[in-house]
Amino acid sequence: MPMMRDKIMAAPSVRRLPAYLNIGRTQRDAGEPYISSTFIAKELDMEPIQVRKDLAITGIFGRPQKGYAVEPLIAAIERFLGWDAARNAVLVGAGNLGSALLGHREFSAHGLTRCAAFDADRRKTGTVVHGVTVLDASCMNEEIPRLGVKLAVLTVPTAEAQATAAALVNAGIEGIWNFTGVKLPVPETVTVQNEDLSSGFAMLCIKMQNKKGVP
Amino acid sequence: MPMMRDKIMAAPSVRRLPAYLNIGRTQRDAGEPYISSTFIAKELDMEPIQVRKDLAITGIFGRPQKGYAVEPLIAAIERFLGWDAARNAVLVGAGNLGSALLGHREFSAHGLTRCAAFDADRRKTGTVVHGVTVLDASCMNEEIPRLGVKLAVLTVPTAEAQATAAALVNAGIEGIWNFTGVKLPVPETVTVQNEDLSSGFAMLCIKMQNKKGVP
DNA sequence: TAGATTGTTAATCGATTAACAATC
DNA sequence: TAGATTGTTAATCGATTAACAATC
Repeated sequence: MPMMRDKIMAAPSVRRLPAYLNIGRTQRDAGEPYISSTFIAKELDMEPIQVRKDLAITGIFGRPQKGYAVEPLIAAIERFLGWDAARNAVLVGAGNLGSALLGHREFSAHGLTRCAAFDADRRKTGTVVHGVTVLDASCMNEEIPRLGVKLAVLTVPTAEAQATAAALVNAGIEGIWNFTGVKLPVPETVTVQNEDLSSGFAMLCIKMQNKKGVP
Repeated sequence: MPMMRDKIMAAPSVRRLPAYLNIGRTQRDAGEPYISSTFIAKELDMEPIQVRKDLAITGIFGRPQKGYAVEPLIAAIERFLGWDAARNAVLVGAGNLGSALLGHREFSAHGLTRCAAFDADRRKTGTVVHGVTVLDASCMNEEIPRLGVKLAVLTVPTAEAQATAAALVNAGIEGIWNFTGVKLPVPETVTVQNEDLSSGFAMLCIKMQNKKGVP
């Protein structure tokens, strides 16, 4: 009889799913009907067992000898992450990083649609960045509920981070993808994902040092 | 007698150091001479013991009752990460994300100076993005050795990632900060740090789902 | 001094890896 | 069928947390 799997969600596994999704899509575009954990592992320099463990949390089952059917694999990951339905997000802080994220194509592939952008700088408001009009930050409280958006990408300068987050919560935002490097004081009902680019750079620096030390 | 500490470098610890550095700098600017693990932990929603363990890898020693002297703390982290000396980097792929990273101020604070940018698109070459001139990608092999740059930030489209990486290695690049989401086939002597923004977005989605499930 | 905070050693926790029967 | 690949259970590994003596 088939086993019922009720996997616990491990954060590292969740973080690896997008990579599997990308490979799955590539295989689909190549016309491959199946994809094995061995193949995915090789692509990503991992162990097959880890790929299988990770994929298990999505609820998908593979087939011995063949691997995973590509279409169901893609569907399972997308569904598990909630990427099967487009979701709207506003971008707050249309600076360098902000405008880049507005135009980043990969996010559209993950069901993330940016429907508005806000900035406090009057020189920016009214301009159109990557097809999205930049509105004045003071309109957030009015526009966000009107648009029904629940997700915000926060890329304002450090000094404005906390106040902006408070304003977002006030406007009904339920999830904040935080690129500011500042801890946001939000109620428990609001989800915050902190993204810290410098931590990756720190890793790169350390790895390069280690490589030099042991030639 | 003082103990000699020869700490093993744990990746999660390294990734957290930049956050401690930021807090340290803020404290310095506020004129505080000391900073305790308790304080840092509170700022970041962590346990003090973890902060102390992390800081230990930099070789710094704190003082009972007082904590860590702020200046030495900053110096120790910067030195450990190699952020005490400015290091040049080239940016390859002056698209959305690329140009954003060119202008991202935080990186300058971490000793990362972008000295050149390359792009294959003739409409971009010759333009100046955030003070950096965009050169034609075909000049990489000539310009990179001339500049003596060892570090590259890779933000080209997926399809060009592998070929560009090969060209970078050929030009003498030793470290690649890879934002393409594509596994780069580089020799062992070259360090690659893969940066995957979608993994953070995946985490945000899952955390929001979980919150809805348990209201 | 008393008390807050440190660094170390030990215990716990969680993620990764290994082993292997089940499967098509 | 034989063999490649799966999912599960168990073992290992590494990171986090706890306990506590040492310190200023």
